[in-house]
Amino acid sequence: MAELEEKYPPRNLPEGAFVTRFAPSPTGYMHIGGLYQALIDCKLAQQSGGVFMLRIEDTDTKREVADAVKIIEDSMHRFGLQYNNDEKYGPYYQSKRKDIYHSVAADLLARGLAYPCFLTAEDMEKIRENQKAAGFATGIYGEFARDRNLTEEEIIAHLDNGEVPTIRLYSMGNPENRIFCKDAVRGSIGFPENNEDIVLIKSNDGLPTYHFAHLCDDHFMRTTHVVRGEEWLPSFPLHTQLFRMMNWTPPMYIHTSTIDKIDSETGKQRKLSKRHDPEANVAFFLADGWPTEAVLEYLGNIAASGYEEAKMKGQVKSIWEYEMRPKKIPMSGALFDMKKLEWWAKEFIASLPVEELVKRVRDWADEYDSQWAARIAVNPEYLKCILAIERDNPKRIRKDFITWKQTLQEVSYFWDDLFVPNKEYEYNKAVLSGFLNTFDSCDDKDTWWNKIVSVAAENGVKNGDAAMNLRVALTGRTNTPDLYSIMQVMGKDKVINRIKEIIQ
RNA sequence: GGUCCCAUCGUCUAGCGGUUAGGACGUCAGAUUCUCAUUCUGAAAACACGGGUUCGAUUCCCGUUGGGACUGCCA
Repeated sequence: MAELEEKYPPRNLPEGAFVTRFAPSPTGYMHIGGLYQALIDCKLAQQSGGVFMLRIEDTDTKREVADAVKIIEDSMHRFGLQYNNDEKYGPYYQSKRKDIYHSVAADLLARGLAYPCFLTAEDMEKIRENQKAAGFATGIYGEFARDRNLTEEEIIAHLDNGEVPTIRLYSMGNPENRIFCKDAVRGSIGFPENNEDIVLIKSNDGLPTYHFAHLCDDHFMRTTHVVRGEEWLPSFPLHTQLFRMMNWTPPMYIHTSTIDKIDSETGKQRKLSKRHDPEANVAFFLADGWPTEAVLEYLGNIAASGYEEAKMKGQVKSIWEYEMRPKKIPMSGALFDMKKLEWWAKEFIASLPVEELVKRVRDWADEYDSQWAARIAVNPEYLKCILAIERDNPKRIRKDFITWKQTLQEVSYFWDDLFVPNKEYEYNKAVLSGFLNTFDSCDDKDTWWNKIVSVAAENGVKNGDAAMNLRVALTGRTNTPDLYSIMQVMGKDKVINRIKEIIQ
């Protein structure tokens, strides 16, 4: 133990620096709730001059999924959540930290605070059934802890029999007593003491359970603040007791609320689920081309609700400049609000210079949509001109672009292979041909508009109707940005062809 | 069933004993514009309920109701 303390000494960090960690299990994809927690971790460390780590909790070999770690790391990079895994406090895979867990377990064993248990899965199943039938709390505790007081001879006999024990906690807790646990947002929470002899080291692979790994890792990694989901609240007393047993000071805990949605079938609020909700998966936002910054701002504003106001007032530029206060992190579950995310996304995209917008859109297409990528590659300048429409006046930038993907769909009519002529619209062909006769692509905007006005007058229609005929003929849509700009970008030939197509 | 967490406009929230209960998204109306988007103006919209404590409760305490989490050799 002393060796470990020496090997992983307290960090040499300024007063008030947060040492945090995001500790996901590599069981599939990255959950939006995980991203939320990781953001809080990262932010708290960043603003305090501390350290943010990424620790992989791969202690459940059964649920492990190939590539999961890669997905997690990739997500962290894409969202700009930079972690700093200093080798000194590693390794950062729990599967590689067996020595540490075993040393601590040996210490507990020696002090009579843990014991080898030879209960099989069937034994435990039976115990559980009996407990349920009798109305007792389930679990291995008190008189149900069969192997609590095994003699050395009995243990040897089991071992000789080829049985591999789990190492269980010899719980000293008494549910009659209350234990108070400190949470940074919720304050002191009282629980009955834990009396379960929970598993510390599993028998099948010698790896620790979450509870034990958390104890050892966050102590030796010198974590100061543990940000985790509120699903850990019930085991909070256990963790507090564990730290007391070791005589270690526990980290400060921040239990975050879940990110929920209303279930469309039951109408009830529930946590975003990997199985049913695509938006629970961070990859969904990437594939659909949501700006990562917007997602982060949306999430960040949930954790630090004053952010949006500070940003609107121009006091801060991004979430990284706004101070997040642990105490203000909300404790009730927030419904995921797509509309508000859209707003953040629109605002973000509107703030981008054209060059940057084009780059982002292209990057997305290159990765997720080869057809678009190919189309853009033919003439990147064309896309730039298209996206530059209604972007010259900073006060009047169009805000209908939400994602990179939707941006392209929004302007798809600029490409002939994607242009869908509107066959429903009742065109005024006289207006169209009247315009065509006087059309000159070199006209400036006023001249162009005056021509429309006179064509309208000649045909006895309103100016707006004349413009609408043109708009629909050229784009197939009734809603578009500035018509003049569109025609400028489309070019003379396309304009003439599309109008002729309608007239005939 | 047991333990624990939570409860302000539709949504996210500000509030930390005395406020016309503030903001944002969304919604609606009006103005501007060749349509849309933008921009600007305005409107509707909340303290779950019942007891206390107090001169005074959205705020503190208790209860009810509602929602959520946990109750695994999963995290």
